Amino acid sequence: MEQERVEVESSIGLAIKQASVALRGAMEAALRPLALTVSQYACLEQLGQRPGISASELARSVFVTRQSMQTLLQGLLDRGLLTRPDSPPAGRALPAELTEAGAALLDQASRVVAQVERRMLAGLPSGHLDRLRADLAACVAALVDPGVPDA
Amino acid sequence: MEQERVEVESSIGLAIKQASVALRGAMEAALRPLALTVSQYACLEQLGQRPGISASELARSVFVTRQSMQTLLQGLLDRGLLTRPDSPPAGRALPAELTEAGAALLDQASRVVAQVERRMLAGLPSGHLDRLRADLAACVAALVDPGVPDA
DNA sequence: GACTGTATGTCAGGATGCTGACGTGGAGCA
DNA sequence: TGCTCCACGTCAGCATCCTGACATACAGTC
Repeated sequence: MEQERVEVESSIGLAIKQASVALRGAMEAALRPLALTVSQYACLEQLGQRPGISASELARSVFVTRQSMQTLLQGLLDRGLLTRPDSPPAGRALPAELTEAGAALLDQASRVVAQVERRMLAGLPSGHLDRLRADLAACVAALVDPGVPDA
Repeated sequence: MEQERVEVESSIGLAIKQASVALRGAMEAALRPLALTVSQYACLEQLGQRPGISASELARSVFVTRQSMQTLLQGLLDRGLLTRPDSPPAGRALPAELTEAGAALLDQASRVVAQVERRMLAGLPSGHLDRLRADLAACVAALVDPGVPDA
């Protein structure tokens, strides 16, 4: 069987990367006034929706290693945006929760990010939203099929 | 006007990020036997299609800074995959070109990457391919609208 | 009770990519 | 000619995230 090479013009992979880079850039710019990186925002968002989860669990949600998450959490901790108990209530996991300040900042950040998303989707016919999400999900499912390491 | 917050379950941004991470991971794994990173492959692919372009131009094509591209090119240069003149033929740009070895490796890499793309698209109805690309392109266009810095 | 497996937090080191700044070469214009 | 503006290559410093390794705590089995 003859194997085809990549055609740059029609590569879906390139299109995904472009979208990802553009989105990340737009989010960084939007979050800069709040002194938050995209990773930090993602962290707060997850923490807002699933209070009390461990750093490792958080890391998996945000697609970074738990080592990176420790550094990330420390920064948010120093700013008083979240709290962690000094000693683990059970096992080794230290459940993190947003402080009042953290929840307030998350609220601002979430609105800013939602605005970016709306701007991105403005160029898209409204009906295409669900199908785009479905198509992307199908791609992810096909890729992670053989199982994800350390997740 | 009441501004909405992000809903994690329905966020297109998250879907794009997931797809991007999954794709990058799959490509890294596929390219590892060839001792190429995703960035290096992207660099070779561009160079194969546009021989003689400068490092700065290459950097823009691959979404990295020209500083990073210099490091990247040096690695490929040391492996004899491409050539650059010692002195600029005009202006300051040093046009890069693939060597025979570079072209051969690119050929292998391109097939491997195409295979990953096919695997990704296997879970997608065939007709959805073009519309997915179109939708992503529309998103990118809407985001980069105010102009891209240093590009 | 002892052992194994899994999950978490943590430390050390390195790879990668970025921002900022500088010098140089060419194009455009008065 | 002299000046300005821009693009390219390059150096230095820094941030981020990674891999690898280790100790600890719980659940399961025997």
